[in-house]
Order: sequence, then structure tokens, then C-alpha cells
Amino acid sequence: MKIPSTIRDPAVLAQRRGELVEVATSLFLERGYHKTSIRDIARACPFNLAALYTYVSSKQDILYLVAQQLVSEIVKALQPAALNHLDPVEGLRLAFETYCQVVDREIESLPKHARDPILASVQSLIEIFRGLIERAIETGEVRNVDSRLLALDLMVSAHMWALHGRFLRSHLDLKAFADEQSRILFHGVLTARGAEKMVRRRSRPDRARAASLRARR
Amino acid sequence: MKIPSTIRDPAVLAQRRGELVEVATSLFLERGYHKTSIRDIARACPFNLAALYTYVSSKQDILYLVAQQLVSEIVKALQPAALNHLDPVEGLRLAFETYCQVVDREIESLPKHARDPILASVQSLIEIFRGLIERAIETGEVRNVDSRLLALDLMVSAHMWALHGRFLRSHLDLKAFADEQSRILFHGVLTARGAEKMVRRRSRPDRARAASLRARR
Amino acid sequence: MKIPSTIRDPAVLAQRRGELVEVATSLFLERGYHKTSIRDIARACPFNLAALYTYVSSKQDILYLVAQQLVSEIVKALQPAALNHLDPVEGLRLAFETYCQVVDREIESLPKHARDPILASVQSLIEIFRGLIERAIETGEVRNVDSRLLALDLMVSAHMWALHGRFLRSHLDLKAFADEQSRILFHGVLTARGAEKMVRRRSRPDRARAASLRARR
Amino acid sequence: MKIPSTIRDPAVLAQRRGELVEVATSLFLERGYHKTSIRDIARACPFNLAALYTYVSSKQDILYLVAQQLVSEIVKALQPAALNHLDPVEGLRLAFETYCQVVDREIESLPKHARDPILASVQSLIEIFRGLIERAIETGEVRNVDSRLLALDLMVSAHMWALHGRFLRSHLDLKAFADEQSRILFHGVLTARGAEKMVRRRSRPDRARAASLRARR
DNA sequence: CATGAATGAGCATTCATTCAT
DNA sequence: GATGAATGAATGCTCATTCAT
Repeated sequence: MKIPSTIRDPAVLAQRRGELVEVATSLFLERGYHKTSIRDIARACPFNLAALYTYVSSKQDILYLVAQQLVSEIVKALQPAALNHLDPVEGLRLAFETYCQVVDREIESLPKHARDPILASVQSLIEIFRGLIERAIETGEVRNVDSRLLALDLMVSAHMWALHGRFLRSHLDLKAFADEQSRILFHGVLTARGAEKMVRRRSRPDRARAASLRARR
Repeated sequence: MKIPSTIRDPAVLAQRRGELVEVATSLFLERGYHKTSIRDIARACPFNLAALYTYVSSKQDILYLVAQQLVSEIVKALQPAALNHLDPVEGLRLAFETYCQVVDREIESLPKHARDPILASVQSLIEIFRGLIERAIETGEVRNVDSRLLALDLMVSAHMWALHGRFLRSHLDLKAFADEQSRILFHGVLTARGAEKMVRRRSRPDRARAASLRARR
Repeated sequence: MKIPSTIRDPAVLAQRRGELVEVATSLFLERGYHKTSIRDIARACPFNLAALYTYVSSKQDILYLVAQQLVSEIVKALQPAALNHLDPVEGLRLAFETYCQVVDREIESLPKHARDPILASVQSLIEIFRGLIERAIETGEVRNVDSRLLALDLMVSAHMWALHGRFLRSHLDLKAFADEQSRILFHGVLTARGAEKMVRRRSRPDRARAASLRARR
Repeated sequence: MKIPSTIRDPAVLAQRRGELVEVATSLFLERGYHKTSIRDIARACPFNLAALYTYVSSKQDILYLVAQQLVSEIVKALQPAALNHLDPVEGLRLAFETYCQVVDREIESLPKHARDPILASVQSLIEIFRGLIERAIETGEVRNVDSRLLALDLMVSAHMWALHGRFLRSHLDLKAFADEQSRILFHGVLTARGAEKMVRRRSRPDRARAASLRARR
């Protein structure tokens, strides 16, 4: 999906859009899309509001550009994990960890006050799930995992169905989704063999692993 | 957190706020908070804009009321799962399934066109994770789960750190979070005993269970 | 000019209007007429907004009632000066002093911050007049009066023409007004005989006069 | 105190603000600040409401601009009186007369109906003062001045204390104010010498003066 | 006679966007 | 290609006032 512009020279366009995206990204993260006005953006750019509209044709476009760039940066960060010749499970682990870091870094600058006060009221929901989980842990049927985290996992994965429906609905219905999601969350994704390998890997302290890598040569 | 009003009669107030919340909920879900104007809301209410402001004192208040009601409805729906005398793991499963249904029902009315075009560009990210997952499935280290779903799970659970930080950060740091999250997603949450029970239970025909669920509401 | 009301019993009406005026007076003085809403007034009354409208038929009416009462209070305060058998000049002096006190007491409660920032910019005007006055004092043509006060007197008396035109225009035109005003301000109003008497009177200690004033109220 | 604007070109800004002030001045004088809406102002301007907000950032700003211009116009009109080499008393007289004219011209456009109904009720107060004054005139202690005008002078000068308190309170208290004000109003401000000069000047009819000037050559 | 709830018209202000130069 | 100025439409909110009971 190419965003049109009246600017002929692609080099100039890329340059200007780069500046624009940089400014807009930080403003969107700081105050949110809706509370950031086009004037705010233009004011922080080295060009003016009317010029901005020659690089881009609506506020939506800017959002799109910002999203595109965020994604492409994340893709870049994930490249090592994706391309490497390590075995797949290690790659998966590494990718997940990297992704956590990237998301964390990106969001860290968010102002504290801006969070929805709504989140607070969700707490009561979480507690219901936590209650269930802790009872299951007590009876020994659930491993001793962080109950708060697992409660959130369950809830958030339910929301996923709603938010990413377009993507998932094409090959899953709600029932299939809930079943498969349960299977993943309750039984985990590793086979016995995969689990064994991962356990072995994790038992070695990082230092030791580095050493053994060196020793292997 | 009680929202003040100039209306004396609590019955009338509850009635009007009920209508208001009903209207607002559907508008917010349909077009989002920012794209829904107070005028839009008032137009769809049986009272007028000025009356609305006697039930509530700002647009924020409406959002708060809407959120409050959504949560309390979900809590109600989860009650059977939380209170029942079934064993904990079955309760957990049931709660998760119910929650999926509630969220689904709530969001189902969302218009197709309204979804952020951003989601589209996230697809490339998902593909990276999917690639890793499918390789791991091929090598037999990961069970044969839905790779698209698992990819989303991993990504969404990373976002959770950012969005629910306030709640999680108090007892986990990023590293601990990523580790625990991996453990849950990769190894699952059930112990051997819990897993065995669940497998047994799942072999019973779905029909029976669905019936019992319906009866419970 | 009688203000109409649907209330039959004149005693009740007087009572309610009394309460209304008391509340409204203090709110008007505190925040000004325009920044005081009818709701503000009703909130501070022992009856409610709809009842208020049975005693009075518009916000204007309230203002009128307030003004009426202020005036009648002042008239009452001036009675001793007006009625007394002292000679006329002493009565005049006493009336003026009393009026100054009443106005001062009435306005004293005004919040500092509420004054128009415009007044500040009037200062430059005052300075022009002050300059002229002080030069005239230096040359010995004007008595050693407070130049700031006289400057204000001159300016304020000019405004009087505009503000009280209805009252004055009927028997004076601008030229006649300016002339007469000058004569009053420049030459004073007392004849030689009157001035002499007043000077004599002023030499008596203030204490005595203050006591007699107090006794009279 | 400079009022900010997003307009770069100071010439354009000055031009637009000029138009704005002209329109606003007449509307404010006609209906008062509070009863003039920004829309009223914009409607009467050659630009629209949104443009108006690029020249000025609030309704207050407009009031400030209007006041600033009124004052500066008056200052300009007073310049001749302030600068001239005539003797001080003549300057003072001239300044006062000029000021009367300026204020009169400025306010002349006021609609008849718009005056506060309150003024009417002040009449009874004025009558009290008039009564005292006329009695004093009859006894020969007060010169034969316009009693209505003097009554107003006395009352208005009492209000001055309240309205210009900030300016006066710094060096006078209420008692000192009342005393000094009485001295000015009752005894006048001219010394014998000043009075004599002024009387001489005033006795020559303007026509005659012009003629005598011609004759003197 | 009193009251709680309602209402229509209006308010100051801001926005994304588009020209004319 | 860039810019300063302009604009129409909308926004959240408040007000004086009036009913139905």
C-alpha cells in the first residue's frame, strides 16, 4: 500500500517522510494519536504544515507511515533470531525475548498519567481468574506458575479473538479457537523432546554456556 | 469511584444512566471513543444533550460508566465458573471459555471497516514467528499447534508487558516476565496429573457439556 | 416598577424574595452578575430553582431586586444626614462621608483577582493628568491637593457624562457640563461663608463627631 | 504585555487586529462584553471565526486589545494639552475638556435601551444629595452650582474608592480619602492666584478673545 | 405552592485541510 | 516546491428557563 504524494523526487520525499515519521512517532507515543494535532506535528518538523501535506495526504497517512516504520524496525531486530542456524526452539525463544525487549523499549517513554483509568476496574476480573488458578495450584493440578501473569494471559488471549479476528477467523471459529488456545496454554507447546532440550539448555548458567561454547572449538 | 449527578431520585438516575450506557457502549465499540461525539450519543438517547449532562458530568464519565458495566457483566458471566464445586482445572477451563464467548459477543458488532489499517502491516511480524514455529514443529520439538495462533500469542503476550505494566511490574521485571511467560507458553501450565484429568474429560462428547453449560446460566 | 409573581400571599413573597436577594447580593458582589448562574443562586437558597422562578420571572429581575435593596439600605443610612436639623453644609459633609463608608463596606468583599486587568492600562492616562496637576501645584496655581486623587476625579467625572447621560443630558449639553464640572472641581462648591464655617467645624476633634455619628444610627 | 499570534507577517497581523478591534469596540460598547459573542464579532469581521483565532487566542485578548486602543487614542488626544507651553492650569482645563469630548464621542453610540435598569433606582439616592445641596445653596453656604451634577459628583467620587482601590489604597485610607475628596470638592483646587487667572481668562468671550488677538497685532 | 427533571439555544474554542502566492 | 493565511465544520459543555406532577 503506497502512500501517494505530489513530490517528484523520491529522495527528497523519503528524506522528508523520515523526518515526519520520527517526529510523529514520538508525539503519538507520548500523547496518543487523537490528542496529537497535525499542527503539533508540523510545529516539530523542519518544514511547515502545508509542506507536510505535500508529503502525505491525511493524518491517517502519517499513522500508517509510523506503524510501517515501527514494524520494519522490529522485523530488523528479529532478523538474527529468524535467520540463524540455531535449532528452531532456541530461535523461537530468542525471538520472543527480543520482541519483549523491543516492545518494552518502544513503550517505556509513555507518560504514566496517560494510562486508561479503566484498567483499574479490570482488576476484579483478574482476581476471578487468579482465584481459580491458585485453587488449581493448591490441588496440584497446575504447576506453580505466576498466577497473576497466567490470569492476564488467559484474558488477553480471549481478547485476541476479537481484535485479530480478521486474521484468525479465516481458519478458526470461536470454539476451535478456544480449544486450541486452551491446549497451548494448558499443555504448553513443547513436545517431550523439545521440553527436555530446553530444560537442559536452561539449566546451564549463561556464563557456563559461553564457556562450553568456547571449549567446543 | 462514584460519579456525581444533579439528579436526586436514584431510580431515575439508574434508569437514565442505563440507557446512556447502552447507547454509548455500542457507539464506542462501533466507532471508538474519540470518533464518537457527545452529540452522537445524545442523538441516540431518549433524552437530549443537556439532560445527558445532568446524569454525567463529562465525556470521560461516560467512558468510565461503560467500562464499569462491561466489567460487571463479565464478572456476572464468570460467576458460575468461579463458584462451582467442580474441580479447579475444570473451573479454569470453563472460565476461559466463557470469557472468550463474552468478549466475542461484546465485540461482534464491530464494523469491518473500522479496524485500524495498522493491523495489516503487523502481518509481516506474525510471519516471522510463524516461520520459526513451523520449523520447530517440523523438527518435532514443538507439538502440532496452530502456528498462526501461537505466533499471535507470543506477540500479544509481549505487548501485555507494556499495557499492564502497572499491574505486573510490581512483582516482576522484564527478564522475569519473559522467562515466566516462556515457561507458561512453552511448557503449559498443567502438571502431569492435571493434564491426565483434562484429557480424560475432553473425551466426553461436547454436546453433553454444552447442555450443562446452558442449563447453568 | 413592581416585579410580578404568581405567589398570592404577599408575606410569603416578601420573605422568599428577602432570602433570594440576600444570597444574590453576595454572589453578585463576589463573582459579578454574568459569572453568577441562576443555579448558583438557587443552590444557595433555602428553596429550589423552580420555586425561585415563582418569586421572580427572570435573572434580570433578581438584579433589579438586588439593586433596589442596596439603594434602599443606603437611603436608610443617609437618613440621619438628610433629616437632621444641622445646617446644610454639615449635612452634606456627613452624607458624603456616610456614603463613602457604605459603598466601601459593600464592595470590600470583592475578590482581588476579579478586577479587570484593563484598569492597569488606564494608569498611563492618569499619569498625564497627574503631570499637569503637579506642574500647576509647583507654580502655585493649584492648592497642594493629592494629585493622584484629583487626576482620578477629573477622569471619572468625565465618564459620568457618558454613564449618566440620560439623567444629565436633559438639562445640560456637553459644553455646559464640562464648564460646570470644571467650576465645581476647580473652584470648589463652598462660598466664602460656607468655607469659613467648615474650617471652624473641622478643627473640633474627630472623636466627638464620630461618637455623635454612632449615637445617631 | 504582548498578545501572541500564529500570524508571521506583522503588517498583516496589525491590519487584521485593527479590523477586529474596530468591530469589537463598537459591539462591546453597544451590547457590553458579556452579551457580545465571539460569533457576533466574527460575523461582523471581513474574516471568519477560525481566522479570528489566529490573530488572537481568546475572547479576553480581544477585550484587552480594545482597551489598549481606547487608551492609546485618548492619550494621543491629550498630547497637545500635556505638551503645550501654556500655563499649567490652562493645560489642565484643556485636558479635562478634551477628555470629556473623547469619552463622549466614544460612548455616544450606546443604545438607549441597553442601560442598566439599575441606574433608574439610583435616582432616589441622588435626590437625597440634591436636597442637601439645595438647602445649602439657599442658606448661601454653597455657591449656585448645578445641584444634580454635584450630587452625582459626590456619589461617583465615593464609588471611585471602591473601583480604583488598588491604585489609591497604597497611599490613602478610607478616612484620608474622604477628607481629601471633600477638600477638593468643597473648596476646589485652585489657589486664589490660580482662580483669579482662570476667572480672567473665562470672562473673555471666545469671539471677543479672537477679536482682541487680532486687534493686538 | 413546591419540586425534580427536562430542554433548546447558545457558548468559546479547535481541528484537519486547502488555497493563493 | 514551499509557505502563510484562511476556512467550514465540529467539539465538549453551560445556560436561563419551563414543564409535569
